[in-house]
Amino acid sequence: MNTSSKTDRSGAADVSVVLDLSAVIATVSADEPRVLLVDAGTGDAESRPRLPFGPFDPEGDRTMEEGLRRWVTDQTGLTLGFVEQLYTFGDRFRDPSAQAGGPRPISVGYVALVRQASAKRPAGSSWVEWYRLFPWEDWRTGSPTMLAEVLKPQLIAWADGAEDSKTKRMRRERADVAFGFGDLGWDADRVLERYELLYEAGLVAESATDGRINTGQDQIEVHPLTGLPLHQDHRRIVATAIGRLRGKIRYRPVIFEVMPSAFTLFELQRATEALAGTPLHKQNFRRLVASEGLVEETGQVSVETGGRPAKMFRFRRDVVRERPAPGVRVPRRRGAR
Amino acid sequence: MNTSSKTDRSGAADVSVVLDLSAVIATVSADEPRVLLVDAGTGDAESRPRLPFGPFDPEGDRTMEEGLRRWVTDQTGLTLGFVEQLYTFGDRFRDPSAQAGGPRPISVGYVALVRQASAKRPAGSSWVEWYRLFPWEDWRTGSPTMLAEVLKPQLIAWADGAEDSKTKRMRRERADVAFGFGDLGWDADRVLERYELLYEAGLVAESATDGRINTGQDQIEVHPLTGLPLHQDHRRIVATAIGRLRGKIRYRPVIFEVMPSAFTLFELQRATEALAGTPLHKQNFRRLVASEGLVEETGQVSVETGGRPAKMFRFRRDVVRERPAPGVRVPRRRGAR
DNA sequence: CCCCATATGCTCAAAATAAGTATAAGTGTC
DNA sequence: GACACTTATACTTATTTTGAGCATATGGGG
Repeated sequence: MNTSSKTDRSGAADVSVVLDLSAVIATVSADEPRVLLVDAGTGDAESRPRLPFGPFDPEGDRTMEEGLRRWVTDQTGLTLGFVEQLYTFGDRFRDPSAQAGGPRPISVGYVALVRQASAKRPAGSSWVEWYRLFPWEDWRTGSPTMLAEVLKPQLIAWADGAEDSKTKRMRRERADVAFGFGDLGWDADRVLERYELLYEAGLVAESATDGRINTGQDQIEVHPLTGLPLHQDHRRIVATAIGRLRGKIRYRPVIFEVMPSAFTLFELQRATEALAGTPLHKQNFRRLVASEGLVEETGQVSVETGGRPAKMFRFRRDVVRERPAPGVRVPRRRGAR
Repeated sequence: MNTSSKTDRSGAADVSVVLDLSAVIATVSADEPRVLLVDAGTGDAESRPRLPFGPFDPEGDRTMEEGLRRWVTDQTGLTLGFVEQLYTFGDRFRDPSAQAGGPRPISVGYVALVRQASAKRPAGSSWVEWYRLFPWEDWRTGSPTMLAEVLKPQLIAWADGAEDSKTKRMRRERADVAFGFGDLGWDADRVLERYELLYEAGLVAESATDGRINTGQDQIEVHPLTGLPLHQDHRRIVATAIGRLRGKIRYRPVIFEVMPSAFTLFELQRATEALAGTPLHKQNFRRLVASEGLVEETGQVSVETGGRPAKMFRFRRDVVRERPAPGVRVPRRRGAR
């Protein structure tokens, strides 16, 4: 057991590690969930869009979150609302085409939400609809066709392409669980699990060296529909963020972090559906949101609905003192079972 | 927006940061949840027990989790089952008595579970019941008396000791939410929130410089019942781990990571209660565990019960392919509301 | 055989959920 | 101004899930 004191704690770590703070800054605008990406543009392997990041200043920043807020404000002018540490990404070869050598890059990933209104576009970056990165995650209009037509057959091929039958079985089971092919339906929260499986199966561009990947048997062509690739492992970081947010909206009122101060219940529903990637039952949604005390009427109405004017609501802050897990009720699963 | 390439990503970070991997290794034995601590002994400020940690080797370790497993096995001989990254702790002055200077210590914290049987005691370390660190977290036999008698009055005093009324209100609300003083009951998952509040209020030894802390008004004496202090911010890391585990057992079958391969339902219940810190309704527990397909009978019985012999069960691995969120049903709240 | 302890099976009311039907209140068309 | 159309909102109903308790089973010890 290591009982060494602080003075000899430094191992190889202190000279060969580079630490930065990466941010998945998300919002919902025009009913679409979006993340802020830098240099989203051409999309060829050399200049893929990437997450914004900033240095961590061990001298200046009292906490890492403080450091993050500092450089985000400096660089983008955005005011972050909800901020939460996601995960620390430190796998070697985070860029699979990179070679060894040089200091090991470590990113402490954060997820942050900003309000639609404040979601201006900082120079050199853009708000990208996150379902362009993960087309299979958008179930708002039903099961995505590309899932059944592209992903599922390729995943099955990958599983069956395993050498021994044990690996085969394990791959099948993982695919079943992650994508809900078996008895169980689609679990919206398992975003990372699905992305990692696709990565392993060589179905997303990041895992391919040159658009193709050797799966042990055949070369599978990376299908162009498998979403926008990002720099290094950044798409993986976004997947982690989406999964976290989808879980979080259920028991914390984070959805209001992307809403304007007043909104209609249908707007709230749209935003929730955008994050959750799943359609919601309108009447039940409003009943629950109201009966749980998440919102209160402002007294005004919106006539921009096209039909009967909708009452405007605001977030009712007091709910956090009344409800154990104040969040919007979105069912965990849809589909089979 | 920072668009710099990898080569100039290194900021001030690469020379003045020390990265290590800390582990909250937990188990349940004799119906008590425990964490592995190094040098648990005298308990005076200079030699407080601490979490085991190890270096991260940027040259050798492909992933941080791999690095963690490596040194844990090397140092302790334990075989880790469930391992999950917790949080990366990088606040300055993680040791409040420390001064500035030297490289900034950053710990990537992990939580791991080991099986009771394998929970031998590595030299120089011991399995400490985690409720000795957090006496207020153990509600298995009802609301802890020290909560009402010690913590609550001191927290209220701290809140009311704030200068302006806004701070006062905010402190009261935070205490209400974290400890469930108001309408809402005790939310077992908010372990970290509670610890941080106690820390801010100067009620745990780590936040005191010399056993007393200046709260802006009076000096509040740190009560000896407020739990075993650990080295630096390690108790905070354990609090994070407990909160995470309590949440996790609800939707992932991690509880089985601490169980032997065969067990009675009551043993399973005891282990669940140990982690969750809350008593469970026996009949309902077994009904749910069985009807969700989490376990299956082994065919054997245990006569060590003292009464009617209990059937032995084993974890039914297939449940992960059948159930959306396979975990033990423990209610989120207890008490008021 | 009776008592005690624990295990296990079953009932029942209350609460939460899911999915619908019905009605209200605007806009635009003719 | 009647009518179609749109969206908002209220209410109903069946089903499932929970929470809590009662009853019975099955061992050991006197």
